[in-house]
Amino acid sequence: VPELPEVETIARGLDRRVSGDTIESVWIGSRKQPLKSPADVIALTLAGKRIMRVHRVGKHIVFDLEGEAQTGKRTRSGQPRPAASRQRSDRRRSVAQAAQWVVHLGMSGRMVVSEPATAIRKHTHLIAKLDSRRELRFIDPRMFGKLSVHPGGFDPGGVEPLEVSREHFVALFRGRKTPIKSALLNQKLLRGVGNIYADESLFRAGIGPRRRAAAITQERLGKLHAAVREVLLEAIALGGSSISDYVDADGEQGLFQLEHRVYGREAEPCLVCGTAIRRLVLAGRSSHYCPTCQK
DNA sequence: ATACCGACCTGTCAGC
DNA sequence: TGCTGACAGGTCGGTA
Repeated sequence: VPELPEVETIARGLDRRVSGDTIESVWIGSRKQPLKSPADVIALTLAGKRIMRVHRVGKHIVFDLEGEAQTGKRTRSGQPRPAASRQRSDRRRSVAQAAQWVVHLGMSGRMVVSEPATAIRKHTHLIAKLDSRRELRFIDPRMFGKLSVHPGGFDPGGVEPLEVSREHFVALFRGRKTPIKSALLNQKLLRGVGNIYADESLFRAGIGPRRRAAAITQERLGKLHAAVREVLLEAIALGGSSISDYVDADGEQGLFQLEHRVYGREAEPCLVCGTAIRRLVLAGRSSHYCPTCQK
């Protein structure tokens, strides 16, 4: 489902609904795929914690938790301490360092806030019961999503497309022979841009998806910088793109799919010049572009 | 070091 | 009706 605008929308919705609430207990299903941290570490880290804030980093939803941050840390001897002693000693340094719970939704993941009476959907992998009696549920049919906890800070690398300066943005692509579309999707460079917004940004900047990044002029890359910002900000304002089943934390659909100019429009006329939009497979992903407007 | 390509999963939809 | 294959908003590891 989610690229930067969808994750931003979901994170804002979650922040509004669960910030200040405390996680009372955690149930984790038996499927291991979505877990990047061991299940017991996730459960131990979340249980009893107050959610201070929910925000977005790249395509990740980040829950800032109040309290102990050293879960899973081993003693000098390398042996894990008993849970009881771990809790006691960690609570003392809880003020200094807060743990983060990080959720990546993958292709099909959802985080929803539900009333306890709401039926538990198939493919629910985690339920966090909150003090308010509501539940945070992580649902992910394809299991490409990832759940992890980070005692210290979480840093996935890459720069935020909405924060990076034009100069820094241009420098990201210097010397890269990879197609510009692949570079845009590389989360170690720019974090948060996915297939839809890469295609839409390249269209607005007039750049063909296969152009080698290093071969694009600085001026044109400057246009791309502006296009990426513009597309992401418009999409956030419209609550993201709902292609098949994406909904935000309140169950509302996004509207940006109505503004797509190339994505999902193969064979339809370009809205600028009328040429049929083409689709090609690049780095295993569908890429949509106008052969006339994009060079 | 860099860059494609399949693998990881389930669900849906078009075509036969 | 059902079967098959293509495809889906993402990332990772192996291989060239």
